[in-house]
Amino acid sequence: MMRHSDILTIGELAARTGVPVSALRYYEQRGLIRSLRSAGKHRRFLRSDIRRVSFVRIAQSLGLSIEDVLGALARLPDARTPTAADWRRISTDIAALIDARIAELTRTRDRLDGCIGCGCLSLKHCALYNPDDRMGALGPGPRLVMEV
Amino acid sequence: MMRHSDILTIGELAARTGVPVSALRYYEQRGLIRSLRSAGKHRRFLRSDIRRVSFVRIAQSLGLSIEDVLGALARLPDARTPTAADWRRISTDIAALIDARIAELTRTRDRLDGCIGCGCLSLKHCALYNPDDRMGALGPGPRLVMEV
DNA sequence: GTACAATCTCAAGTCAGGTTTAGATCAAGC
DNA sequence: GCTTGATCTAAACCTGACTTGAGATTGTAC
Repeated sequence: MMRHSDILTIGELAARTGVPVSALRYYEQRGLIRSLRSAGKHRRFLRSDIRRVSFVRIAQSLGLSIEDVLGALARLPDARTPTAADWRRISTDIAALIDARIAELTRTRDRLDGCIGCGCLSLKHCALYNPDDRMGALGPGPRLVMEV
Repeated sequence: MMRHSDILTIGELAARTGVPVSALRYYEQRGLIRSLRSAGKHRRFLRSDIRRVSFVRIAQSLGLSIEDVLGALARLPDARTPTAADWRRISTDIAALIDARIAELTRTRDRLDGCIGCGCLSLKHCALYNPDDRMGALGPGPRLVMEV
């Protein structure tokens, strides 16, 4: 094919990111990415979308919902192609999120030692369950709100 | 009501665990818990099921699927009511799992600093995506297998 | 100019982990 | 004995993040 390398077909974007074509179309529908259209209505992406899609996947792998990712991406400039500095800025948010999750897991681990470990395991008495402590609110799918 | 306190109705078990009645029925159907039946076919649970349900919820909050939890519970004795020591034994597995997740997150965090942080963000070049590294395979719902 | 792959749209299906609804039955207090 | 609330079963529905399928169109290589 050999197209101008700043413009990608959806298949090329899929190949570059490892994300299925069907998922990319879904992402566009959800507003995570945008596309230009060719004369024949085929999608055309910018090379910078590779980075954008990568970001989406990384954020998702950390448990963010598409809604969450939309929020994060909203902080990117709208008018121009994001620079490395732009990405660095929102990546910092993600890093903070990871830190928070590590802290939560560490607390859980400590309580597991002290509470389940001793055999007292009970939702009511054990501090492991606690409304404020939504650590495990498991991403998508089922509603997993602990309301003990 | 005041029933013999070793035997619980489904509503009582729900009250003691904070888990909805509908979820408890679903758990039974999936094999996570078992019930005796009253003359009129109403479910009767043992007090030890409180602990069992608590364990299920805690494990889920850590991202285990029901299938995973079934695997963990399989290590409990079948014939007798599990003792504190039994629970301690399988709780140790969970603790190991938490440790593994913390380690994964820590690695991700480090790579985020070095890779996204520098602006090179790309699925292909960035070590953040890596088939062996299924850290974010997000529990249930969508299939979130990274196959880059 | 034709074949064949890639793409298009839109609707429907999938999977996990439940919830909701309907209509019937059971249990407890008075 | 009756009423009221709890429970029963079975089946349908829900959300999130996609995938699959059908049928039509486009784009590219030869």
